[in-house]
Amino acid sequence: MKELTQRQEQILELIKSNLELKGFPPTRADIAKTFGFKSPNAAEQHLRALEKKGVISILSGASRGIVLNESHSLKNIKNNEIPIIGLVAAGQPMLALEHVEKKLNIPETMFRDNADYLLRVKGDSMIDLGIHEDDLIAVKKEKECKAGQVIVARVNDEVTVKTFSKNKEGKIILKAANSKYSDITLDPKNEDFFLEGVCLGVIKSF
Amino acid sequence: MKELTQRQEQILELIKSNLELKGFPPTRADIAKTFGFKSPNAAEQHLRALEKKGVISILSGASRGIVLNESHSLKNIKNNEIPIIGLVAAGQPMLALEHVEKKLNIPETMFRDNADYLLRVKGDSMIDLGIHEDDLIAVKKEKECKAGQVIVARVNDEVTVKTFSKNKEGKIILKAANSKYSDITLDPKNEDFFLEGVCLGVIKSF
DNA sequence: TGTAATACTGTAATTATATACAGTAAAATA
DNA sequence: TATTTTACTGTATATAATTACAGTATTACA
Repeated sequence: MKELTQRQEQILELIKSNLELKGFPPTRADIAKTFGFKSPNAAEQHLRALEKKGVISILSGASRGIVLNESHSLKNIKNNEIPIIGLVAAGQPMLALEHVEKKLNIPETMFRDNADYLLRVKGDSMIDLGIHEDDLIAVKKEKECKAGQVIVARVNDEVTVKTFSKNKEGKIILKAANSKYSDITLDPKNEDFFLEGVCLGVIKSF
Repeated sequence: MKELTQRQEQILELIKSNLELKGFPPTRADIAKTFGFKSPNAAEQHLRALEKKGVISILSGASRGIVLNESHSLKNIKNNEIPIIGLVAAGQPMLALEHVEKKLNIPETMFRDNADYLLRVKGDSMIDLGIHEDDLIAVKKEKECKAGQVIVARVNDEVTVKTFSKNKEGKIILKAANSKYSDITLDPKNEDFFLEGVCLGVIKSF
């Protein structure tokens, strides 16, 4: 399913909230009025776009004949609980039960991809990217990553969060986002480097 | 509430099943067809009777404007969807539907308190706290706040995110978390200051 | 650089729908 | 027994709503 534009997302939200509040879908005129469109056809075309992208169905000829398709239906709120991982001691696997602080139900659409776990950050090596101590980073397990991505990796059995890149000789360079720390250069053949996952985002609490 | 006749019970059931199966209420013609009435007015009058007995409401002028009253309502889906608010133009209310990008189902335990909405950050005034452009801040509507808290406020109708404090004379001081910006001092009596809410946390996507 | 997709305005026709009015008839209720 | 309620038929009409057609302008994309 293609991604929705911001406007399409808004239209979809309006349909949902109309269903929730009033009990039935909006008309084209309702939509146009809400967003200030001067033509009901603007709404019509947004609906067609949503239908094309598979999020709604339009029942031809029926007034208010807008049906939310399965995944977007109000009824199914998916349970997507992922663990919050605290401090991981050297040599221990990431998802060992002992490290799980609690679980959080993270909506799939919160980050660009579905996260596998949340890792509580220790240290200040990534503050220039807005990642501070005790923040949670959303991590997706991956076997590969691209230059510039924020990753979670094991280096000699220690879990670390850094920005990934490679130099001309094919060596891995791990950069901290903090001028206090200098780069780590690793030879993937000799050194003990293991990619735990890619960082999708950050959750920060005040 | 008076008791329903058998026929009225049937009509009510039809409305419910129509809502469940199709997602919206039936028309008078739909009802008439289902029961074999030769006039839509038969359905109309049953609806009037149901309204009189308090089990439904009829929204005059709206097609399919049949609303089930509380006790007969179908849905009890408790989700915690909160809207993502994009750019809010000066003078406009925060939660106007037009600003809603989409909604996210945020678990109540994600932040220290339940957020009312997520606001997409514009500008770099809070980068020292790890809040960057396009991050989402989780906001709880509050009427009061404490010194040191990150708040969302209106200053002369513009929405702004700052750290809140007061000086000895009781004036409000809004601090940016960025040395580029200097403090804003406001006299709460004269200036147009309105507290939209308190920032509970940040969601950041890479 | 051309093409598709997005995001609308504007008009208008057709159909869908609500709803008023005028009846008939049986059953329930005061 | 008179009256209201229930349960319809039948007709008609205003308006609610869908939806086609003809445009314009901008942005995304290949």
